[in-house]
Order: sequence, then C-alpha cells, then structure tokens
Amino acid sequence: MSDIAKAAGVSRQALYLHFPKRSDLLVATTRYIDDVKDVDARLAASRSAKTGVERIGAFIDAWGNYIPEIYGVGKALMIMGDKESDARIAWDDRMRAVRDGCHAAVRALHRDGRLAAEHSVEHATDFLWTLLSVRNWEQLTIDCGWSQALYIEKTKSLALRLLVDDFKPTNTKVHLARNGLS
Amino acid sequence: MSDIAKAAGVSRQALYLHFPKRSDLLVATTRYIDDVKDVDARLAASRSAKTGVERIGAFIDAWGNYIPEIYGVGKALMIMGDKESDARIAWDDRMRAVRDGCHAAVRALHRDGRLAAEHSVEHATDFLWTLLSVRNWEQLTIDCGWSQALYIEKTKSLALRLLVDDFKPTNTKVHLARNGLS
DNA sequence: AAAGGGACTTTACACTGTGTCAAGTGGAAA
DNA sequence: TTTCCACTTGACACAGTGTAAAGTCCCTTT
Repeated sequence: MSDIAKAAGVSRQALYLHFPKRSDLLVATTRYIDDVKDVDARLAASRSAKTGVERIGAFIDAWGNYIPEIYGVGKALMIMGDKESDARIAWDDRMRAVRDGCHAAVRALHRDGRLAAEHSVEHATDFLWTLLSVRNWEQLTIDCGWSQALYIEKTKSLALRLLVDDFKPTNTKVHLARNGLS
Repeated sequence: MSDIAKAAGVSRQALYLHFPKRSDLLVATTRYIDDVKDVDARLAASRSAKTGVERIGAFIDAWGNYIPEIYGVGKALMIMGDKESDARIAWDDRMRAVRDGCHAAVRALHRDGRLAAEHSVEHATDFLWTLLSVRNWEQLTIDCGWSQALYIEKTKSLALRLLVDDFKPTNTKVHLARNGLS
C-alpha cells in the first residue's frame, strides 16, 4: 500500500480513504482493466460473428487474451484467500462468464451444423472450458518458454481440430511427409 | 511459522533452527510428497507400459494426479516470488520432468505407429503439455465444480482422441443419436 | 562422576506491512 | 466568512518474519 501510494503521489492515508481494504484496490483494478481492454465489446463482437467457427475463434481470442491480463488479480485474490470479498465475487462472475461464453460459442457451432459428430453441446463445452480454464500463466512461460500469444494460437488450433469436423486434416499424406513420419 | 510450530508441538525457534527460511519448509514439503506419493515409481510404471497408448494413459494418470497434489507448493512459491530458492529450483525441475515425460510418451506412440497422422512428435508433445500444464486447481473446482479426478478423466480422453488416430469415433451415427444431434 | 555438546526452551528485539485514529491544512463552494 | 471536503502529517496497535542471547535437559565421551 505504501509503494502504491508513493507511486500515485499521494499519502498512504489518502489511499486508505478511497480503498479501505487492499482488496478494494483489486476490485477497482478489475474494473479498470475491463474499461481499458474493452473486453465486453470484444466478446460482443465474437457473439455477432456470422458463423459458428468464426465465433468460436473470436471467443478464444477475446478470452484467451483477457484472462492472462487479469491473471494477476486472480492470483492476488488467491494469495489473500478472501472468499467473500467484492473482488472475489467480481472474479467469480467473470469466470462464470467464460463458461457461459463457451456454451454460447459451442451452441453456435451446433446451429451451423459444424460441431463434430462425436460431441454433444455439453461435451464440447466441457472440452473448450478445459482448454481455456485459467492457467498458471507465469509458470507456463517459465516452464516451456511459450508466449501468451503462442499458447492462445495452440489452444485455438486445438479447439478447432477437436470440435469442428472439417478442421480435421483432409490430406493425410501431406502431413505425413511434412512431419517426416514417412 | 508460529502456527506450524504450534501444530508440530515445538517452539517457533526450534522450527527456525531446522528451517531458517520459510521456503526451506517448502523444499522439505516437496520431498515429503515425493516420498509418500512415490510418483517416480508410478512414472517408471508408465514408462514400462507395453504400448504407446497404455503409456500415454499411465503418464497422464501419474502426472495428472501428482501435479494437483503439489500445486500448493507451487502456489506458495509463486506467492513468495522466490526465484532462486532451492524450493523453486526443485519445482522447476519437476515441471521440466513433465515436459520430458510428455515427449517420451508421445515418442512411444510414434514408435507404435499409433500417433495420429497429422501430428509431428513435437506438435503432439506440445498439445499434451498444453493439456497437462499446471492449472489453477482451486479455481477450476470453484468455477465449474469439476473434481480433480473428473478433470484428469477429461484430459485423458481428450488427449487420446486428439493424438491417436484410432481413438477417433468409428461410428458417427451412434454418437449423433446418443447426443440428440438428430 | 564430570565435562561437553547438541537439541530444545523462553524471552526479547528489530523490522516490515496493514489498518486505525486524531489533529491540522488549504482550497472551493455556500 | 464560514463550512465542507480531500488531503496531509504523525502516531499507534497488531501480526508476521527472522535474529539473538541465555538457560535447560539429556546423552555421550572421557
């Protein structure tokens, strides 16, 4: 709190005046990120995409890029173990929104008749959520050197291959040759 | 530290005598979990599985069940931001071991000729690592109510469907009917 | 038996961080 | 001019980490 106050150029007490608890700063932070990143607009864009495939891609992009952005807040909440705070409630709402978004994106695929035959809507939603669910982003970068962008890329290609019938490779021989699998 | 000392029935200073820093307690904890869970033995078992498919399944079981177990340690390290401590180094080694294990399991699939045609070994390893990489387990449970076991189950089925050619559904009509997709 | 040493104890202290309290200041609006 | 509000300084309570000093107990060595 001292450091933040110093960085903001106000006294520590002025900070406590506006944010009585440290967690109140977190709530404000999530709202600030929401404003700056305009994630709701990007999600709306993903909702208005024409085809299910576009929609699912846009959804993964929007959330995949947003979640690491707010990961620090989730981590802070985790550290503080603050189960009932406004910040925690706001966070949990966000996460519920991801699940709902998964469901909507998959339903769009289903309406288009592009959902791979082996998946029910719920099954596919589960899988998509599995792919998108909040990761330990810092650790991911440290462990395997993947950038956030690369991870999103991989997730997207994985999701499309998995969920959409016609994203499965059409020309096996090309792939075999390219990957040196004889 | 006070609480731990109290729980252990020793004085706070006795604790500091054996573990001068809090992170030293973490190192000891990872070692304790290693001993109790005998994860290396389970990984060795996965390495000695006959077929690539068995091997990849055993690997996901072994690691998928172990990682959430030690997640608290990783979380503690993250909280402490302790980049050079013994505990952090031990943790990073563990994570490197997962990646190596992924690679070995996928190579076994490849040797058996069961790796799906569209994947190179590296590509498949990346995907498997994506699925297994350390998650925010607490958040996962809070967000979607999945147990750890259910998550492992989903990951395993996802990996097999994705990586192994003949795990892809053979009878599309059965799946369509079962999932009410007309 | 005496001496030494190691593991542990109590007590005390320094330092950092959160959150509270009280009294004072300076400017803008009524 | 007065009043209000945001903000200031300074002090304090409290909890947690880590250090330091001195004493106790018990076991082993001589």
